[in-house]
Amino acid sequence: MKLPGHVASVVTDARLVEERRGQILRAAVKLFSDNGYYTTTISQIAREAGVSTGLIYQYFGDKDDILFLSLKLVLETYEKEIPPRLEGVKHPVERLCMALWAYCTIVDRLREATVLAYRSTKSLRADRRALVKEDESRTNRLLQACVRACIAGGYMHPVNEYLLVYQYVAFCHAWALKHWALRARFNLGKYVAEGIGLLVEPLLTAKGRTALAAMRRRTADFTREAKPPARSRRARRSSAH
Amino acid sequence: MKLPGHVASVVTDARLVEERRGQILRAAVKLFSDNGYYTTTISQIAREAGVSTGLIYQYFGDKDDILFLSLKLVLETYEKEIPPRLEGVKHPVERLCMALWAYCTIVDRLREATVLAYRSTKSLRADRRALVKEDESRTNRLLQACVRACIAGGYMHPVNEYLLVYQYVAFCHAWALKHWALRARFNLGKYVAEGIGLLVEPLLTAKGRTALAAMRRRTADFTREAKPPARSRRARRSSAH
Amino acid sequence: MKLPGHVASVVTDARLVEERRGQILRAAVKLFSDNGYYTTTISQIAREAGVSTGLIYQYFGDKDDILFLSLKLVLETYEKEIPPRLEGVKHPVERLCMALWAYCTIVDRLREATVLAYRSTKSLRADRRALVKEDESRTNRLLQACVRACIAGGYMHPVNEYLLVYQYVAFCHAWALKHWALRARFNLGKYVAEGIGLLVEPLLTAKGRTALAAMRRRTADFTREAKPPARSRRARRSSAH
Amino acid sequence: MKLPGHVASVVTDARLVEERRGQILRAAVKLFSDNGYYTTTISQIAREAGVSTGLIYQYFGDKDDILFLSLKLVLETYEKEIPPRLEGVKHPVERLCMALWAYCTIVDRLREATVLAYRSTKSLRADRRALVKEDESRTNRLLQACVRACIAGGYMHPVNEYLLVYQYVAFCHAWALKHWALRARFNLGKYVAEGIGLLVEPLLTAKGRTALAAMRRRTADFTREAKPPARSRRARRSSAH
DNA sequence: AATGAATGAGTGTTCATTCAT
DNA sequence: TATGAATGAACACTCATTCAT
Repeated sequence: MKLPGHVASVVTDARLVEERRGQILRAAVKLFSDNGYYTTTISQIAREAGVSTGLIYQYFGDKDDILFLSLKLVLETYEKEIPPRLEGVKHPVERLCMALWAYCTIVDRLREATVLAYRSTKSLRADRRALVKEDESRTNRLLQACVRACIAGGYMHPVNEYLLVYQYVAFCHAWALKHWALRARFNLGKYVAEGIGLLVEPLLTAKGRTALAAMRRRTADFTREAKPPARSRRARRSSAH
Repeated sequence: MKLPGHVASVVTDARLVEERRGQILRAAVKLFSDNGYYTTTISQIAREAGVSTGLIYQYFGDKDDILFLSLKLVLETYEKEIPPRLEGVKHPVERLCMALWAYCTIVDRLREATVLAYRSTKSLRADRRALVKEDESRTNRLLQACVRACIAGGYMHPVNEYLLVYQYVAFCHAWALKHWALRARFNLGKYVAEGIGLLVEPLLTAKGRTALAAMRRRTADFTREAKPPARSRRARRSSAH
Repeated sequence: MKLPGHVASVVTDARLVEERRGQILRAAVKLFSDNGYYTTTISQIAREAGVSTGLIYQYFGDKDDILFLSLKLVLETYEKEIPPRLEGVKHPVERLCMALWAYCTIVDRLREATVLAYRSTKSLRADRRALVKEDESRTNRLLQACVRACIAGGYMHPVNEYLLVYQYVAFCHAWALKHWALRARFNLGKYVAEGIGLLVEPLLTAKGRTALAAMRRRTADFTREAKPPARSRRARRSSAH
Repeated sequence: MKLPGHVASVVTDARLVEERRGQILRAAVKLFSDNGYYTTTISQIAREAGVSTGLIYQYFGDKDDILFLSLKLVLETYEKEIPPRLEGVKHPVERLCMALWAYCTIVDRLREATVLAYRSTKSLRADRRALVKEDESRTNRLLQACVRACIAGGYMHPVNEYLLVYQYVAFCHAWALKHWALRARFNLGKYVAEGIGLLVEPLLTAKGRTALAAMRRRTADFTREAKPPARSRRARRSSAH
C-alpha cells in the first residue's frame, strides 16, 4: 500500500539520496521542459545527469516518480522563492505588487518548466496529481494573503478575493504560456507594470492608489528596463535592498 | 515539399474524407482529452471511432496529423461559435460581456479539449504549432474588437487592450484549466458574472458602468443559475432571441 | 489442387484476360525491376498500369502470381527473340556469335528485368521456381544447339558443351549484373566482340577461326560502334537483312 | 552526417560488440540466405541468434545495417580466404588455377550466402551498395593479379584481362547461382577442372600448357573426387604441401 | 553503490487482400 | 467488369525496467 506522496529509494543513506535525486531531477526538469515527458527517455535523463540508467532506479521507483518529484521541485520553487522577496516590504499594496513581480520573475526563469507543469500534470498518476495541486494552492495562498491585507487595510475595494487570486496566477503563468505572443510586445518589467495597471490599480480605493503611485515613484526601475539577463537582475535587486 | 497545414488523404472523395475525418477526430479528441496524446494509441482511436486501424491511415498521414486536426477542430470551434452568439447584440459593453460568456460556455462544453490544447500543442511538429497559434490569435481578435469598441465608445478607460485580451482569454481558459479548484466555489454563470465584476467593471467609465448595470438587469438569469445541461442552455438561448 | 503453372482469373473473356494481364505485367516488370518485388506494392502496380487495385485481383490470384508471370514474360522474351535473329544465318560459327550478340542485346534492353530475375526468382513459391528455371533452360538449349553444330562441323574443338553454354549465359547475363562495372570499360558491341575473342575464338579449330575471321570482316560494324540507342540499332539490323 | 559504411552500436565495449554482432550476423546470414531479406523478420533473427529483439537494436541501427554487415561478411570471406590458399604456390599458371579452385570452394561453402549477395545487394541503401561492390572489386583484383602474371610470364596469350577476370568470377559464382542445374552433372572438383579446361587452357601458350599439364599430374586429386566435406579438404590440402 | 547489457511488451505504420457498390 | 474503401495481421523499432556483475 504505497502512499501517493512517497517515493521509495533503494539507497538508504539520506544525504546521498538527497544529492543524487537533485542531480537526476535537474536533468529531468530540463529534458521534460524541452521535450516533454513522454518523449524524454530514462536513458536521456541518465546521460544528462551523468549517471547510468540503472542508478536512476536506485533512487526512483519508476518514471512517474521522476515526473512527480520534478513537478514538485518546480512548484515548490514558487512557494519558497516568493516569501523572501516580500521580506521587509510592509505596505499591503506594495506587498501585493512585489508578490506579482516576484512570481513573474520566477516564472520567467522557469519558463519552460512552468509550461511543463501545464503539459504534464495530467500525465501523473491521479493520486499524485492532487498533491501537486496542493502545492499550487499553497502558492496561491501567499497571493491571497496579500490581497486580503489590501482589502482589510481599505486599499482595495472588496472583491471576490479567491477569484482574483486565480486571475493573478493566470496572469503570471501567462508570461510562460503565451510567451510566444507576449514577447513581441513586452519585456518582463513592462508586462508586470501593465498587468498591475490592469488587474490591481482599477480595484484599488483612492487610498490604495496613492500608495501605488508612491511605490511606483520609488521602484520605477523595473517598469522601464529592457529585460536583462537573470544574473544581473538578481545582482541589482540585492544591491538595491 | 509538404505544406505544414496540409494533411494528405489516400481517399479522394471529398465528402467521404470530411465524414470519416470527423468521425475519427471526434474519437481522437475524446481520447486525447481523457488520456493524453502519447498514451492514446491508434488502435484505441480506431476502436472508439468504430473503424479499423488501417482506415485511419487512409485519412491521416500519421499520428501527428490526427493531433494537428484535433487541435484545429477545438480552436476553430471557439472561432466559429462566438460570432453567432454576438449577433444582434449592439451595445459594446454588452457585446464584450456576451463574448466572455460565450467563450466560457464553449470552454465549459469543451473543457477536456481545452486542457488538451494546453497539454499537447507542444507535442505537435513545430511548423504546425505556429498554425494552431494563429487559430488562437484569430479568436483573440474577436475579443479585441469588443474591447476596442468599448474604449472607442467611451465606455472603458483606455488600457493596453492587447494585454487585457490575454487576461480575458486566461480567464476563460482558467475555467477549464483550474476547474478542479473553481468548481468547488462557482458554477459557470457565477464564474462569468464575478469575472466581469473583476475584469470588466473596474475598467469601465461611468457611462460604461451604467450600460453594464442595465444589461445585468435584463440578463440577470445567467449569473444565478446552476450550470444547466448543454442542450437546455442552447434551447434557452434561441428562445431568448 | 492448383497446378503450379496455372494462374487463375475471375474474368472469363480470354481476349480481355490477355490484354489486361499484359497491361498489368508491363507495369509490374517495370516496378519490380526498379524497386524490387517486396518494396513494390500492388497499388503502385495498379497506378502504373492505370487500373484499380481491385482489378488486379480479377486477373491474378495474388502477388506471387504477378511475380511468376512477370518472370516468365522476361524469360520468354529471350527464348522468343533469339531465334528470329538467327534466321538466315547459316554458318555454325556465325550462328553461335549471332546468338551471343542477340542474347546480349536483349539483356541490354531488359537490363533491369534481367537483374530482377536474379533477385526475385527465389521469392517465388518453390513449385513455380522450377517452371521459371525450365524457361531458362530452354533458352540455354538454343545456345547449346549452336555450340553443338560448331563442334559437329569441326569448327570447334570438342568441349563440355553443357558447361560452355553456362559460361556463355553467364557472360550475357553479366552485362546486366555487372553493368555497374563493365559500362566504364565497354559498350555493348565491344563487350560482345571481346567476349567472343575470349570464350569462342580460343576454342575454335583452324577451320573455325577462318570462318570467324571471315564473319568479322563482314560484320565488323557492331564491334566498333559506340552503343547506339535501341531504336537505331533495331532499325539498322532490319535494313541489314 | 553518417558515413555510409559506419554502423553504430549503443554498446561501447568493443569486444562485446564484435562478439554479439558476429552472433547476430551468423543468424542473419543463414536466415537471409534461406528466406530472403524481406521475408526474414527481426524476431526470427533474434530467435535464431538466441537473443531478444531489443538486443539486436543495441548492436545495429536498423535492419539495413544487418543486411549491410551480412553482405560485407560474405564478401570479405572471399577476399580473406583466397590469399592464404595461394601461399607457397609459385607458378603463375598454378596460382591462377588455385585461385579459381579456392574461390569455388568458398562459394561452395557459402553457396546460399553467395546467392544472397545477388538477391539482396539492391535492397541495400544506395550509398552502401557501392561499398559492397568495392569489396567485390577487391576480390576481383586478386584474380586479376594472377591473370596478369600468367600473361607477363608468357604463359597466357595477351587478352583483355579485365573481362577475363569477370568471366572467371561469373564462373565461380555460377556454381552457386546455377547449382540447381549444375549439381546434376558436376561435383565441385569436376566443375573446376572442366572450367579450367574451358576458360584457362585455351588461352595458354604452349609454355603455359606444359605448366598446366604438370600441375594436373601433381594435383590430379581434386579433379576426380566426389565433393568432400570442407573440413577434410582443408586437412588434405595442408598435408599435400 | 553503481553500471550498462539485456529483455520483451507495446507502438505506429504498411499493405496484401476483400467486398459492397 | 471495374472500383476503391475497408480490413487486420504483421512488422520494425522503442524504451521502461531488471539484474548480473
